[in-house]
Amino acid sequence: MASQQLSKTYEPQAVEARWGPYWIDRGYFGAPADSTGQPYTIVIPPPNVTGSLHIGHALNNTLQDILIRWRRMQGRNTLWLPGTDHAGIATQNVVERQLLEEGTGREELGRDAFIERVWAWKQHSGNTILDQLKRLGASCDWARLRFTMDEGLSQAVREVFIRLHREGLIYRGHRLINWCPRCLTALSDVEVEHEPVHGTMYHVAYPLADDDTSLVIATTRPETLLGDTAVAVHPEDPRYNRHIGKFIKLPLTNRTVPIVSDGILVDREFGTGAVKITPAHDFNDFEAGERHQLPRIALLSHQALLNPKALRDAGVEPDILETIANLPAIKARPIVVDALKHRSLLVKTEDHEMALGKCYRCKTVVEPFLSPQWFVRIQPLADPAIAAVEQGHIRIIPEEWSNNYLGWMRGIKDWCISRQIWWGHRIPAWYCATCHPEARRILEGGGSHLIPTHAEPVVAETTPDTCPTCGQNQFIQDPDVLDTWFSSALWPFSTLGWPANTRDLETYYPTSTLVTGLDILFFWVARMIMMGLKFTGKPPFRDVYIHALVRDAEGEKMSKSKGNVIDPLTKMSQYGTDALRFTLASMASPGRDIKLSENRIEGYRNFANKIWNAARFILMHADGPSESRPIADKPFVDQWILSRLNHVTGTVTSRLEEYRFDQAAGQLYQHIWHEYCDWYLELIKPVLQNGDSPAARSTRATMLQTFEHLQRLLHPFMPFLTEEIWQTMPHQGDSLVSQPFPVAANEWENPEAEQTFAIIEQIVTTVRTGRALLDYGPSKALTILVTAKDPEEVARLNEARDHIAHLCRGTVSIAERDTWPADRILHLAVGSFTIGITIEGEVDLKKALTRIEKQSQTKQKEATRLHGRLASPDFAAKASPEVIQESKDRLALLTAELSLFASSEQQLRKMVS
RNA sequence: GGGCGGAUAGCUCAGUUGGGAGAGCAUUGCCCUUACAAGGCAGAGGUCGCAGGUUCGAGCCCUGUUCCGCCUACCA
Repeated sequence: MASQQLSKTYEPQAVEARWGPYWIDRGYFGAPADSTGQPYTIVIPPPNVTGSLHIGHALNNTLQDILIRWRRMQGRNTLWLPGTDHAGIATQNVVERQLLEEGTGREELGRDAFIERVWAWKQHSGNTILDQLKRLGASCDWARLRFTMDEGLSQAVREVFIRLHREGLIYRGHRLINWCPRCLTALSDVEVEHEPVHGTMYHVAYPLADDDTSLVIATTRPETLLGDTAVAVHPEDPRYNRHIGKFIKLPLTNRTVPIVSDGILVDREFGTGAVKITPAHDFNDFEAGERHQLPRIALLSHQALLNPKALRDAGVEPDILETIANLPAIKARPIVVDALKHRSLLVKTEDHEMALGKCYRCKTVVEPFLSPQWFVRIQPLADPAIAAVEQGHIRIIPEEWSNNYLGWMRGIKDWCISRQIWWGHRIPAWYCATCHPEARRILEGGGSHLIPTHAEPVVAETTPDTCPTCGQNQFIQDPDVLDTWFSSALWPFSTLGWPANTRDLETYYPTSTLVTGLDILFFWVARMIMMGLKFTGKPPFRDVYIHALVRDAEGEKMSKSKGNVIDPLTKMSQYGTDALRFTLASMASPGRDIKLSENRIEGYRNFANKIWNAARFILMHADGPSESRPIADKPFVDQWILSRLNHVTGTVTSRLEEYRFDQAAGQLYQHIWHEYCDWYLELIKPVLQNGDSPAARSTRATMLQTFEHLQRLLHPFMPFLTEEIWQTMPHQGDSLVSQPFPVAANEWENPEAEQTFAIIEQIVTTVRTGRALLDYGPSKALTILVTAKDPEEVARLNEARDHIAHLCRGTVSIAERDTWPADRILHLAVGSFTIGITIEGEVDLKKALTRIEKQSQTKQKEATRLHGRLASPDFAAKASPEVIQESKDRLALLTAELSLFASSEQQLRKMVS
């Protein structure tokens, strides 16, 4: 029947093109609103709208899809909610690059036009990654697609902002923050990537104001000394503490600055033990400055250029000032160093390893920058989030990452949430133009972005009508937008309709599992937990499954600049989506990075093809009459495969429950290829040829039943292939997507059948080995003689006999040893059996002899070891009885085999000579 | 600086309470056996990073050490 339609090899492209749209168009992925099943929810980690599917996405979404398809088939009320993230800085950068190519820029366009332009870009290009996810087979409820800047989600953002502000958990502060001089915005601590660099440590002599000696300080940024407002020494440092309270003459300036005592900042062991304090350009110094009430001198502009006005205010000598004004700090450094050298103030320089902070979006070196920003007071939010994990309300899997999370949360600092960019959620704060002239200047287009913190805004959902202070009605909205991760933090509930108390929220929240990479544990996961607990009173998810980072075959992080990116879409076209999915699932071992190698994908492509051909075989033989009957009445092969299937079903299910995708996939691979195809399908071939026999009718039914069962088990991993096969099978029912996931049927368990199979397997393998070592071609006639003493064994052998004969291509005869021919026979050991293989015609016996000798030696070694162990009194006294018995049994077996080898060797020698 | 992870076959990796070292790919020999040569069958290949320790017994537990990777951090 259908067999003619199936091509000889699996052709994934056509299959994927067929079923991808089919599933979506017929609504198979939609969350069933009226389902009574227990809900199972996953919210997708929203990819950036600017994104294109990379291998990390492929892994992340494959794992989510496996979970979702599996739970859906289990009958759970399943929702996988998809969406994208507006990705403030990243997206703005993309559009700005476009504008640059067009010879314009965002400033020229103006804010409103620019934002319009970004929306247009999103409309046009923002769906790329969604289409790619669909190609991957992601079974999201696409009708519920969300975007972090949707009206609903934006309302959630405003609501959260206002409530946090009302509670004093959001505040403005004039602080040192991380500033990207290229993106021209503040960054949060986690948005700074630290990179080790080879720097230089400069030892600079600072002359004391009241005598001729000097204090030597060590610094890696000598140019910032122009902004020093103190020098610190340790209070208990005998070298320096007599200077505390005195002043030094700051080199290259006309200023004197005090020497202060600071036990926190100063590490006596490091550098010279004397530290310059530059509160406006270093986080430690900022804090030290607060402790000592020091002035802050900010030398740099927002583009990190030395500001002439600031330099003048800092008292920098005019000739120096002139040479460094408007230079980037890094360019000014050699000039400053040179000047110091000329005045013999540079004591020495030495190499110094240090970490440099870079912008995670554009890799520009970030500057500590003094500016007014919005912050979230994080401690009150972090405490419950720590407790939720500590008390097990949220499980982090693998558990080892919990410490990572807890450690970070315990040392967490306030979160800078304002960004000086345009694309994002505008901060819902309004400044009265009358009360705050700075705001008016912005309104009129002449002011800086940064409104000083003493200006008190009105925080509200919409523009206020009148100013509570002066009663005027002209307002300017805060120009900043929120950190992208602020809206992402609300994702699990904002996507379900919060702050409205929707039915979705009630049904699907808290979500079940969050699947994500370690790289956004702090960016995203931690913040979702904090916000979820704060605003819904519940943890946003039960389990957090953290998967590995995908690296290239050399273990390097993939990046465009390195050119080592493995493009999942290319691999999907090359090998099929299912092959890629299966590879990723197989390699998803916990706590380990994935080094993706192409030959693994190829191997699983072959696996898909194997299954495909098994399907062809089965369809080819599914024509005849079939008949289902009680298990007890089924032929042995049926009983055996059902027993194995029961086992693998249970294992796959429990491995999935433990998020062991690798082991679940491995079980399926092993079972389908080696047990099902290599043994079961081979075993039933002769049965099926006997077309209309009762055994054939039963086996035909079992064959179809088990194969369908396997398609259902495998479907979450390889949805396209299994659907294609499913649709070709002769059965009722629509898409495999909505079929029930198999449940282990323990009545299938059958130790008897498994034991009989073990006999078949052992004897067949041994005979084949015998053939191979005699170079005795597979089609040459062969008689296999087997002895068995135990009546139970004889019974089993009789049951196994035809199968053995078929798989060995020989005749099997059960006979006592003394009835065997004396000559031209190879003796082999198989567990408790002895078999003999008759040899006809000319064969290379020497080769066989060598092989047997070698095997004999290996066994002898093991026997000696076991013997020694059993002879040890300590072992007898201390090992458990089971272990002792095991060793004894093993040794007995080895001894029997060895004696057989000996007799085989003897026989062969006789024949050779 | 702190924390974590890794080192097992040529390559990529499993190895679940300590008790006969595994898989996939690659490789060797034989086989076009009527589902599959992207296949079948049978092999070869490892002193489990190094050094100690605990134990009757260690890939697994402990200590130290080397190399690699990641996270984190204010050492100027």
